[in-house]
Amino acid sequence: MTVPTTERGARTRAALVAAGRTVFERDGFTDSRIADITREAGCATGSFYTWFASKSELLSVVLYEAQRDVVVPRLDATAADPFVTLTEGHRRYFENYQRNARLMLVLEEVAAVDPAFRELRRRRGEALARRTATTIEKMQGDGLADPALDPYATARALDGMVSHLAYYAFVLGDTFDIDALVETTDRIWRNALSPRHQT
Amino acid sequence: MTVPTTERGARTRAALVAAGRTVFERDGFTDSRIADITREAGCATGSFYTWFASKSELLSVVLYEAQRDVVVPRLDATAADPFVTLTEGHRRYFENYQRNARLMLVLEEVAAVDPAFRELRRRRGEALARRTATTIEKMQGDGLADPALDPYATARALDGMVSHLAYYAFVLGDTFDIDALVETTDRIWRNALSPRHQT
Amino acid sequence: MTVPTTERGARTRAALVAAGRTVFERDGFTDSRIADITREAGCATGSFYTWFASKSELLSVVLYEAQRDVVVPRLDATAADPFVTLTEGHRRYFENYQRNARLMLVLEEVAAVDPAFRELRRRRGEALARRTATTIEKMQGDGLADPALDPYATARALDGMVSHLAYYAFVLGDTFDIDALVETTDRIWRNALSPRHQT
Amino acid sequence: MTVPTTERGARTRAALVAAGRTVFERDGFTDSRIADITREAGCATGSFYTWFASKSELLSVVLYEAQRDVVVPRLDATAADPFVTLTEGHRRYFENYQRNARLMLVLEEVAAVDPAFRELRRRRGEALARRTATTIEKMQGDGLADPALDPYATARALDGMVSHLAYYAFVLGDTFDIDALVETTDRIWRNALSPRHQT
DNA sequence: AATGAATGAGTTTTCATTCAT
DNA sequence: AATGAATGAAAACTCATTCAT
Repeated sequence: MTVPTTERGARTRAALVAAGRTVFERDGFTDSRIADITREAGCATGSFYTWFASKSELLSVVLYEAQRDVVVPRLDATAADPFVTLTEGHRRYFENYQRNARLMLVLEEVAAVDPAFRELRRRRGEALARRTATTIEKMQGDGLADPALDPYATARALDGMVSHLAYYAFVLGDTFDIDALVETTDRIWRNALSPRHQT
Repeated sequence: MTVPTTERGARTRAALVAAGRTVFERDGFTDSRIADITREAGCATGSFYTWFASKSELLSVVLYEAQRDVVVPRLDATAADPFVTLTEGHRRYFENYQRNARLMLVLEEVAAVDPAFRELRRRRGEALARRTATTIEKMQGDGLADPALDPYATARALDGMVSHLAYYAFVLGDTFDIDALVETTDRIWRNALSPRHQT
Repeated sequence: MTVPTTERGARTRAALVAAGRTVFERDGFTDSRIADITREAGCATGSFYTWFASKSELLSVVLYEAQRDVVVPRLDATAADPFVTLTEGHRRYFENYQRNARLMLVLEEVAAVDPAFRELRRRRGEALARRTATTIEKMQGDGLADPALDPYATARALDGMVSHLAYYAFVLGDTFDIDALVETTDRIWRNALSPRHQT
Repeated sequence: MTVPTTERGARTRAALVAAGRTVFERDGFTDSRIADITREAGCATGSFYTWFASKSELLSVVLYEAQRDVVVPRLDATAADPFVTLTEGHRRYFENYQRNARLMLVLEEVAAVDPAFRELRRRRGEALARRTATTIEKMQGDGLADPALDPYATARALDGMVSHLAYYAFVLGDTFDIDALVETTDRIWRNALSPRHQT
């Protein structure tokens, strides 16, 4: 992961990152070749190693760049209705997932193959859930959420539900549209979290 | 996927399937070698091809055999409490997932790489969700489920939540135990499905 | 090249020879598999080696059987017109070649690969030419053939011309029909052999 | 069939072509190994595939280079004696065939195995015959050739005779020398083509 | 005799990475 | 920095032949 000094170097490196994304999306990680990437980038095979130590390293960079603009949905415990921001968040999440669907598949692939990527994913999931859990706790304190729920486990479950829906919809090609996804997600979050009167 | 005629053939084939599972679990799909499998099975490399056309084909068989004893959780719309069978179903599902965790990772891997496996997964998910959806509809008719929910989308979401939890817990190694998983899942399903008084 | 004792053995062996011809014609020698032949013959792989020591050996038998009904054209030095029998001989030769065209290609193949087959072919060609040469000599003695011709070399040349025409016509798929082939061959033999007045 | 950019690449590629010829001549096509060729060329196995996609492709190049200096015998319809150039042409043809005899055998081999090479051969034969046919026609017009002959078929037959003789002589190892071959060929062409007084 | 499975040496081909220029 | 060729260790797969039943 060498950092370019010259203008020319920066250009080559950028071309390789862009080409990497293109090729990874088209062929997946395992089935992509360094030679394909350099051809796509319009440079010589050898030049790849001027900037990256391996295919994995390039993938890391590609994924990192792609995830910079990912918005994670969040509850807003301070709002009158804590769910309003969530709805919008989910919509953005689904839209983003759709845009990056092929890349998500690649992520799935390397997560399955490489423990390091797996650990990364676990950490990300954990961090996200922890934040949601905190909000749930606060909502429980305010009587806005079912006190019987384990905040962290619930957060995990609800987060997972969303990413799973996105995977089925945009990677596996299930047909339902984003509006329907958002609506369902929204309602289930509300139902699941809201305090029950019966039970 | 040739079928053995003789006793001896059956033995060799079975040894290869068992060895396949062992090796796939240990090394993953991409990183496993036919030679490792035959060594594990105690036969010659060539014998592999007597029974299977490729590594993929062996994996199909291994996965098929592993999934034969998978129990899928189901709601029971006819019971007084439709959720009781579900709780037990989820427990069994998690236990099973834990037992087959490494194999599930392999499944994830090939689903990411091979469109055929992906399609298989989509179909399985769809079939499962369709069944759950039918039950939800019935429950809605009986006033036992929130009529505002789209039955199919909800089924998808809840199913997905469960498998996602299992993945994080047993593949990525999140720490919480099965009891906690079952409890959380159970409560979220109840909350999500039950008709709301407010709203 | 074991000889069958039992009725059953004879049947299997015959089936293998027939299957061999079919498969060799379809796939050529190098690209044919013992397994294909036994499948075609409806017997087990192992049974092949009960009757033949190798694929080459089977081919020898197949070729031998096919060449049993080959008629070689010959001049008749005792006839008023020595060429009349020749015309008919050439016709039969071409007809036969056409029937066995695929097999001739296989013969070409093994002759190119295997010195033993090459030697066989050389011998056959030599024997045939020698016979023709004898007739030419007699014709020269009777003033019916150009005395300037080297009988053996001429025989070789004319024989070769015929087989070459057959190869181009029926193996390579040149379009001209047998009548035309016979006519041309006939006329060239006559012209080539007949004594010249000028020269 | 990649084209080298650098001097070094050109050297390696040329070495492979030379080595290919050596090995093909020694072992034939089917019985030659890529590894033998690269060893002979003094480079690594992988380097073969930098320049050629397959063994077939290398053979094409080898044959193409070998055929560049092949001289085809031709009649000269404008000369007083149309056969004088032919005699010299045949001599050169035989000499050349003798020099390339092993390669001709390889050509025979691939023509027998590979339809693409067969088609190539057919085309070449056709083109050559067509040219000879044109000359024969002209000779017929000038009263120099037997008008009863079908020019194209005759051309085919006479050409075939020559190549067949060469094959028997230099590939199968028939003993007669080039002088004898030329003389016989020459005389037969003359006899065959010249207008007959009787008939 | 027939069967059908087992064997394993032998080859092609791929491709990440290195290297000389 | 870039280039483009060289490298050679894999790995999959084939198939004639052998062998136990």
